[in-house]
Amino acid sequence: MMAAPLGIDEAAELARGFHALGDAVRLRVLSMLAAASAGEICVCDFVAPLGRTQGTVSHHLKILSDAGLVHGDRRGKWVWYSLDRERLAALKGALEA
Amino acid sequence: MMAAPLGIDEAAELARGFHALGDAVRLRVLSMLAAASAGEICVCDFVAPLGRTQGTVSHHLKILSDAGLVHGDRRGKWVWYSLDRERLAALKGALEA
DNA sequence: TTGTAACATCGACAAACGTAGATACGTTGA
DNA sequence: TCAACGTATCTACGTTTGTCGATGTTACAA
Repeated sequence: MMAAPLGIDEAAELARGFHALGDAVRLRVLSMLAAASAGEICVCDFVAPLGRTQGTVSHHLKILSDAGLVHGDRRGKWVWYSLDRERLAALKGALEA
Repeated sequence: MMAAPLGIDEAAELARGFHALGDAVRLRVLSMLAAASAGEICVCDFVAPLGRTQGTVSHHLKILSDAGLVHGDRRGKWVWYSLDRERLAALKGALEA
């Protein structure tokens, strides 16, 4: 981002991404996914570590999903979430000074 | 961040930084500073480009300052703000996948 | 079909946010 | 001393947010 002044729309788009990162619960979700050996985690396995109700966890996963940072894959009764590393790298690239 | 699951306090600290980035006006402030040839910009020169009142601009600058992303330097009647590139790099580093 | 488990969505509420306008503070110059 | 300017702070208000509890929804099994 930091090469030339951001336009209004450009800034709004980036802000959506960073806004999704601006919550401790969601950052922990992302870090859990990044560290997961299988590369994906079932919703039910987020609830206890995060100390939030299932509804709240689902809420945060939706925000991350809407921001393009994670993707959910339904397999049977379970939904497995994984990290979108490209989207994360894009936000990281926006912080180039 | 993305090597091991974040602890609660660690996540909260990072979230404060990203939260400051999660607003279009503040991202435009940072990009203006990053692109400024002098490396700093007077508060009065933010108001018109951002299309916000002086009070609102001051409010956003305080949020960025509290997050450690910018620093203000009073010289006479004017306050010049500059980017804290180290803090920005730290947040960028937290996005390492 | 019925029941159960996993997940998403809804309703409600207090807290935080972005904004404008008014006011207070600090500096400069007359 | 006083007036004007640049900036910060305060007040107020509508909107958004994070959270829980309850209710839907979907998939599987008996």
